[in-house]
Amino acid sequence: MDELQIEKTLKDSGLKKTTVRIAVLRYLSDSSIALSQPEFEAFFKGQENRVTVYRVLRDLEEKRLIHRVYDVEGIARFALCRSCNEHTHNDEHLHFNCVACKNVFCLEDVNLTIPVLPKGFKINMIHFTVEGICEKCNNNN
Amino acid sequence: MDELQIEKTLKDSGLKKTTVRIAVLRYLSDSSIALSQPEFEAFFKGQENRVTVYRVLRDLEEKRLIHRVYDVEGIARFALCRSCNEHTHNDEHLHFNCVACKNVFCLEDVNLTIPVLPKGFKINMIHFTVEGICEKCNNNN
DNA sequence: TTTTATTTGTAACATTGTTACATTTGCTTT
DNA sequence: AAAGCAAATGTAACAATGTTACAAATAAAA
Repeated sequence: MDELQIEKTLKDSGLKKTTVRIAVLRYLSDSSIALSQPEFEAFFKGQENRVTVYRVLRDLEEKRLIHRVYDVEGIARFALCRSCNEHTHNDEHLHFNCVACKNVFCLEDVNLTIPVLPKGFKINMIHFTVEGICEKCNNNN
Repeated sequence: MDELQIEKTLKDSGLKKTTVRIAVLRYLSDSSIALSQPEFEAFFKGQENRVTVYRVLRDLEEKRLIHRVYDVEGIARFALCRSCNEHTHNDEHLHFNCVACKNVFCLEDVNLTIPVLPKGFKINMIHFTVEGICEKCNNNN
């Protein structure tokens, strides 16, 4: 996303256009992987307040501009909702967690089969993560 | 599991038969849901040391007597590996996380379809969790 | 019974995340 | 352009979860 798109995204969501929000969205937009709190911390190098970053992430998630995924080690990671728009919200894509580089990728184009549950269980949402070796790490060995 | 089975399980795994390990295994064995650290804490009411419980859980997981699942809020929960034996290890069942009671159920009998990934991605393990309303909470509304 | 490696308890620490409150900032209205 | 106000931020303090180092206790083998 360019600067204008980011600003429009914020405006449309009803959130004010602030330095930290723009910075967080730009960082997520420029990243092809889901980012964790330590990565934000390192990226902002104390320029942006830790508490504020938590709040910005919480607010952006509430407005569904980003989504949160816990990786296989239980670490919260955040990614832009790229395939979402005002009509459809698609968090329910597969996440791939590489055991080598630890990165989490959103595989939005992978087809998923919704499992058939025993009687009485009602599904709201699915959280499917696959653990393995990503393309890059696979080629580097 | 009864006392004898628990002791045999520990012996077979090469772990010494200690008070805390037996207590943790009994608690997990008696539970139909995956248990979190605060639940262990409350259950043991300071009788067993917090650090020791963490270590016991870590060791039991390493020996694959129990497995860990992060729920949709990122909280680590532990469950007995009921359908595992010396020949097959089956952590790769569906977990159901109820948004009402917050409980996590192991649905070992639900059939899962392994997704087809883009070229280059190698699968080690799957982590599939479904979020929704469980049978009990569904009937209580 | 003695020995020894394993396990445990204690204390200290690191990380992640939240809350309360005062200050600042973005945006609307005049 | 300035004023006013709600929203957002920074700071400090706290809570929860998890780890590490080291000394003491204990299970199991000799």
